[in-house]
Amino acid sequence: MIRLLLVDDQHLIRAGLRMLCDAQPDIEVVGEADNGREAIALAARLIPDVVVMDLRMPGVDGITATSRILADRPATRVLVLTTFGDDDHLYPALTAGACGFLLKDAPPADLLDGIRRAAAGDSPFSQEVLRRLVQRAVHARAETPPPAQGLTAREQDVLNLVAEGLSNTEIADRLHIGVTTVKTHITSLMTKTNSPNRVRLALFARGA
Amino acid sequence: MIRLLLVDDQHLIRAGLRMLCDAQPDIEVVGEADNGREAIALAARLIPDVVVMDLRMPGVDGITATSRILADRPATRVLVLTTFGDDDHLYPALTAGACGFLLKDAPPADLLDGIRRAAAGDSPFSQEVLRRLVQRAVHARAETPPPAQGLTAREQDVLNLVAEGLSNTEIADRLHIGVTTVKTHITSLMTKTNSPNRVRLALFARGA
DNA sequence: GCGCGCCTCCTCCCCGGGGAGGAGGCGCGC
DNA sequence: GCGCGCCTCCTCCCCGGGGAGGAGGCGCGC
Repeated sequence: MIRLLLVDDQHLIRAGLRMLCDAQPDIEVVGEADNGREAIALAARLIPDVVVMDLRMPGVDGITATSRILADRPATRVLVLTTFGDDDHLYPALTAGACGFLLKDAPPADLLDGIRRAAAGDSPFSQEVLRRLVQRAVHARAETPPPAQGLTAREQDVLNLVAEGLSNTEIADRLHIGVTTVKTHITSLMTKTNSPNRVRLALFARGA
Repeated sequence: MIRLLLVDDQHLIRAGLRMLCDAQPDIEVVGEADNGREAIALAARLIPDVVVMDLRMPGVDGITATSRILADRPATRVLVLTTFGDDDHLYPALTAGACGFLLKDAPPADLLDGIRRAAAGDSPFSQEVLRRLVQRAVHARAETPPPAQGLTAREQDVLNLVAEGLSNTEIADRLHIGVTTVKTHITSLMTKTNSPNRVRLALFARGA
């Protein structure tokens, strides 16, 4: 049973969502809030599995409520449900820790699917939003730095991630190799590029 | 009925996928290919709705096959299914036009779900992959750097030297202060600029 | 078959980086 | 005189970064 907290300042929307969810055997709406302040308080008291969170609300908004709720209980799945899918809503929400982002014009079946996937640890996004996320990620990837020479392919991989400011552990995870292997590559990179420390290595990678 | 083309060089995997899909009332496997060249030919002849595409294959690889198939029929949904989820597989696949990206260690139910969602116009991604995509998109968005406000004069001095790649001892010598003092400033800088490590701090200083 | 480079991972070891939690001196505005 | 922010430096502590010196597996060219 998924314990759900609904947060939206429009009563009608809460009512619709509640009716929809109450008809599901695996979802239980444990509370409703019509602003961020109340959402924070209710989340602390009711400990829901999933919070369906509106963004634009009077007083404390959904972004603030999201980060506060997650600061308190990081395991909570906050699923944003909003009318506005533009970047200025999307990215603050993701930075605040929202696990997914759905638009209110989605069909009811998608909402329910999203709630279930959020509860299962997945990250549901509306198609339109996901497309933009992927586009931006691909675009950002394309901007990654020009190569240096004399480095092996793997060393170049590691170097790029050092240049992004990742730790050895993060690099290991990203490349699916061991931390010791990362260290080996970095030792080799530092001698090859004549860098006395990691920051210099990062600067080298960026052509600085 | 979803018309599906399976592309994978490992016979065993094709067999497993076929068995899985044949058991579904709404999916029909219309063909199989064990390399990219054959995939391109079969896609042109069979006009599948969805292509489940492996990446590493002898001869023509999955990336090339994906872009060729989509150049021919853009409406085709190419869903990558691979063992390797790292960036060097992911981004080329997305650039080539893949609509989704699943890892082979996913449970069978997720595979079927992914095929159905791909057919429906959605973009299925493995959680791990999606997390990275979102991270990178958020990170790219953050390129518009949050203002560096609130630094004291001395913190700014230290920050400039960190950005040049100096060690704490070198910074201390340069500014004629103790190493512990340098550490104090750096700790303060890292919290103020929200940097998890020294490289990120240096990048922050450089507006990267 | 052999050597070679690359990639992977290992142990042993140590220092520098960084967090937590202080304290004292100074100049400033009120 | 008092509070305050800044700069300075301290201890205690620990982990991550990085050096030294290995090893095995793999694919490649010869």
